[in-house]
Amino acid sequence: MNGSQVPSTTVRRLPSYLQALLSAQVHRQSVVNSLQIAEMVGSNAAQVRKDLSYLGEYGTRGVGYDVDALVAHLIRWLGIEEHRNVAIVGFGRLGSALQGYAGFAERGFRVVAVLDDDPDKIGRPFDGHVVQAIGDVEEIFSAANVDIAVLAVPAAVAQSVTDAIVAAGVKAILNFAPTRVEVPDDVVVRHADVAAELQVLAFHLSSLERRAND
Amino acid sequence: MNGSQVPSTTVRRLPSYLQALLSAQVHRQSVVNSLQIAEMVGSNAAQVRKDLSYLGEYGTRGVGYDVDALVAHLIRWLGIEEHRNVAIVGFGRLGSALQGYAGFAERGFRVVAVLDDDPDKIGRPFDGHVVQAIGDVEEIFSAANVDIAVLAVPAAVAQSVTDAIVAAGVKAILNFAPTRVEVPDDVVVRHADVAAELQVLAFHLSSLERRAND
DNA sequence: CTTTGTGAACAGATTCACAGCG
DNA sequence: CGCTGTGAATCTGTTCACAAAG
Repeated sequence: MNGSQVPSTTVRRLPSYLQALLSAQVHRQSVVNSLQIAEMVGSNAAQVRKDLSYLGEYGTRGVGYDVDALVAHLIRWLGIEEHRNVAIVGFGRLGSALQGYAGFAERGFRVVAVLDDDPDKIGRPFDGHVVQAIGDVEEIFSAANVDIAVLAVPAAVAQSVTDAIVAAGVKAILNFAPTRVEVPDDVVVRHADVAAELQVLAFHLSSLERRAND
Repeated sequence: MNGSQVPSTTVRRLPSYLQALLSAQVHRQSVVNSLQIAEMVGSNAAQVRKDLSYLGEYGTRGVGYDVDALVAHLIRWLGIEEHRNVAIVGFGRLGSALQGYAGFAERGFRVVAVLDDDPDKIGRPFDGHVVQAIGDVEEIFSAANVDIAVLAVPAAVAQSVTDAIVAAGVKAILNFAPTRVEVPDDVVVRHADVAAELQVLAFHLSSLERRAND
């Protein structure tokens, strides 16, 4: 009774397949097989074929996958045929770094709004827009048609800001705050905690060290 | 034949347990049970107990887990009893945002070096240090005793910079570039691709939209 | 009586291996 | 023939349910 028939592990890999195919496109390759894709993303051929088969039958037996066609299919599945509108909530160091990241456009996203609650930051210009007040989130989000909110605020206010974002109707949130946020069932949240990633790496380092001290 | 006996899924959850316990500490709670931890991190009691049991028997039956003791154990397992030394490689927007992130210290990390290859950036001061040349990575890393490198450079140079980092002896890399980097078996890499996270969210949005159009 | 720690059952994801198709 | 697509086998992770411990 899984809502989607595509396993979540597969979904997490789709972006890397798209990246690999785009780079094949740049190299003027018109067809790739599952093994070539696998090598590009660091996986194996069976995994790639199984993953792609969840989306449909896009390959040709004996040949492989047409690069342009598969790119188009992946873009459709990821729902980025049209650019998705992203709002950055929190214009601190991280928020402003994300706002200025040039790579979003070519990955299917457009930053259409930046919000903060600091009066000193509100009104500050970026790319022909200005930073707006978090208090006005509802009007801002519906005017700008925001699909995804990127949460780059301090942990202490993450939940209350999330509540406001959710009330404004956003269904997808990327949370950079080092804390869990509670949302209704129909809202998807992904967590991007840099320090947690470093801690996972630190665990591996200390495993190595433990093994060395035998 | 798994090197470590702790499942990788468990390792990824350990940072959230630590965060939950630290917040319990702040609330002056001296004991927590598995259900309370589960609620704080958005999991379930059985999962929490199983995960913690991989590390040892740190609970008391009929009571729960001593918060201070478990915090200490988690910190040991994560290998952050002493701060880990982090180098930021690439002093663009993201690199400088990460360099200035105040939260690292309390999560067990210290930024001990920042590197870039742009002559305009080399020599620029930060926190009493200065940005150094990527070309000098070997000397810089051994002098500063770097444990983890955070890669915040453009995709085009990610592999060559990685090769230099690895040659300098680093065994753990957090890669923000939207491309895979190849490393020897004894080096751990984690990938933090913001646009890929957004694409996963976009997939969920388009699933919702597909379901709505039935 | 409560809550851990853990085998056993279950669910989900990966890999194998080959039938099916171009 | 070569490579995809996919059932079946395997492996990994999660959940259940209860004996063991305080």
